[in-house]
Amino acid sequence: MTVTETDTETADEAAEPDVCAARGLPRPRPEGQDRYTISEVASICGLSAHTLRWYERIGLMPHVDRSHTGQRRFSNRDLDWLDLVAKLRLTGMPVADMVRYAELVRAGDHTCPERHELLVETREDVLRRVAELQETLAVLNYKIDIYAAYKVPETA
Amino acid sequence: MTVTETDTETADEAAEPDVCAARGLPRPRPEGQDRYTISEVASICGLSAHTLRWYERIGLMPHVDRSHTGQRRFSNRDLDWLDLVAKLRLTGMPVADMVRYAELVRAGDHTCPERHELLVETREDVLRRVAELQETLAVLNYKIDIYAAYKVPETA
DNA sequence: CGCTTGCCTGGAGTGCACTCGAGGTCCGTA
DNA sequence: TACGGACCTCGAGTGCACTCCAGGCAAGCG
Repeated sequence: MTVTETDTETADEAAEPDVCAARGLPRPRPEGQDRYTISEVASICGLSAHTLRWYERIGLMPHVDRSHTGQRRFSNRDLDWLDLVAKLRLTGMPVADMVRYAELVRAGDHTCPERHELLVETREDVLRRVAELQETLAVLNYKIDIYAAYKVPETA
Repeated sequence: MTVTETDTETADEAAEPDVCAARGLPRPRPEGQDRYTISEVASICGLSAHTLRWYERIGLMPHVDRSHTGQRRFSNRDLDWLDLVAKLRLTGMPVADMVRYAELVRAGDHTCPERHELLVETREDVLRRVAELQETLAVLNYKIDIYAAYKVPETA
């Protein structure tokens, strides 16, 4: 299986409103660079090269550019996307749902309303999760207080 | 089987955890009862009977009482424990860690300091998770705002 | 008395999200 | 020209947390 070289050399642009950089997200990313090898990306975003390839295979990545020998060359745009994916993963969103979102992005601008809806639903989900966590926190605090009494008996 | 069909499991508040000893507590669960069959518990706490047996098998449940024919009879104390387990599960705590906590509880009062420590660590974890979620929320809000512009013009 | 229902056990199966291995290509340096 | 290293693909393997199944027992009912 030879890799067909440079069949798609420009990623379809303007499908995804470029976002991630706008929020001042702290991210050590080499500046002035726009072509990263897979291992560079792996160390930047904390995923393994295997996982990055797997993400691409399942359609969670837009088409990543390739070098003339078929090696992946990730762009800053790709890193932005991976940042978003990482955030969504933290919310517990299933990979399949993110693939769905990625498909919408690839499909073009006319899917924006749908994407909007999906993000809103996700936000609801995150809010619910935060609420759950707060509840758990209350329980945790309660129990910790109780156990504090069992701890080093500082009360004379 | 006389169990209400409403299995929406987020119903009860249950902000009344117990440490090593729990007495009968006023709860939205069937009162005046202290021996539940596995299917009753399943519908009360939203877990499947399979999962409840599995929890017991892996040591996540204290030893559940049995009827003279060998069927499980869960107590209110068991339900309290399951409430806690459910809360901890929501935090993403691995089952193995909860098993560890359960072992400490079984081991007796002298493990209280260790349990305290474990709970404090868990709380740290939850706080971190909440922070992550807040960050994700910020990104989500940002993107939702952007997409809102693409959406159906609601006002103008 | 047999049927149905609920529960029991041990073990196998499922779905998800990776994770790894084998075997191969390409490239820069010695 | 040989070699080490980074990368490639495809496919199999792993770990977790359930989830289900087969085969069987006990109780209540008609």
